[in-house]
Amino acid sequence: MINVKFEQVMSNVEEAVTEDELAALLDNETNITAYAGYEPSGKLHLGHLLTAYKLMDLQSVGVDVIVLLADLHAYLNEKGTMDQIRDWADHYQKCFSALGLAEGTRFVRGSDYQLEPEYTKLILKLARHTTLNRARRSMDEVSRNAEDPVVSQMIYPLMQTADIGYLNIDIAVGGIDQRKIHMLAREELHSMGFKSPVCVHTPILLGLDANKMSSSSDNLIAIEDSPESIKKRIQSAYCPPRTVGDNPLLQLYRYYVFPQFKQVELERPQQYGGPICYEDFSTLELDYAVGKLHPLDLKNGAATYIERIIGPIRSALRSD
RNA sequence: CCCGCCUUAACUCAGUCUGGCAGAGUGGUCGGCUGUAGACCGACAUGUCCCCCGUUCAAAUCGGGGAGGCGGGACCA
Repeated sequence: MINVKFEQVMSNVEEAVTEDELAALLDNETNITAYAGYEPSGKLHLGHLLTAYKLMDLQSVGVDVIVLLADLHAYLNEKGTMDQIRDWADHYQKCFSALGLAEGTRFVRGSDYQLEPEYTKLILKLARHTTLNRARRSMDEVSRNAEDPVVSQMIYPLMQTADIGYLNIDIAVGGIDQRKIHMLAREELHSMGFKSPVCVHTPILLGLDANKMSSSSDNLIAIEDSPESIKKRIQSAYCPPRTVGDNPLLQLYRYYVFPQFKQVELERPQQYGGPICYEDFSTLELDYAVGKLHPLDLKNGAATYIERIIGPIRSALRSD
């Protein structure tokens, strides 16, 4: 029984820190609160969806969820002016509502509480306890312009730590790029009398060109992309035959298609063997590894199923 | 506060001394080869030369002023 919950939360995650604490939490506690924070800047894309799915997994096992629209974090991390970020935050809230999070999801805007005196005091206290090197290293995977960091980017991890304490978070969800900040939070919050969060980290997926996913290199699928755009992007994605490592197409199946569909049917010309059906990712992966499944068939199927995932989100967004 | 260096295509940078069509590599787009992509081959496009003022027939280049970044020095009762 416990294992069912635990396995659900652990599915497709890179790591949980720690698994024992997570299991104990799910086993013994009620009124558990999990959160993920997002910098409102740039289009929402499949990468964001991965942590959103994890929040939904948590909701499905009875955990309360907070989505933090981290507007001040975005500002500190040089993502735009306050005005631009406010607009993005409005948009993000609509997008997340369209994703299908459970009723009762709490949306919180960072600026709603991060300017309160008590919060500020907590930041200063954290600043007093954190070395510059530690703060800087914690931002390595998170900040743009890694050389020439600004002081605001050193405040960022302190605020993220304070958020977890302030919002009384039990489970912090984020990509594995958040790891060092979360480890800082676990350490500092504990010594300041707050709960240390259990951290659940999702993988950071490759972009469609097998390089690091980034909106600037345009190698990702945004939730607002048109069906045509999705198809075109997937068509041009990197996909070496019989290769399962660092294959962005297989990632789409593993992290998006199979978690959402029990049965995956791939169309295929009769000439190459006709339609083929899979019920789990590992079977598909194996067929691909041995060359039983051609990259183009993989791509055509991915385009169909990714559109089936994104289509409803797109229309929910439009009807709003 | 003082001194030195840097700022040119999406990125990394040549070019500045000695003024004369705005350059290379990487990346990008298109095509060829593949039942996909990549690789490979071929073609194409890059632009506020950080900003302002001046000198000049002509300024990325010279002069003056400014902005941003980097490094050092000084200050430290």
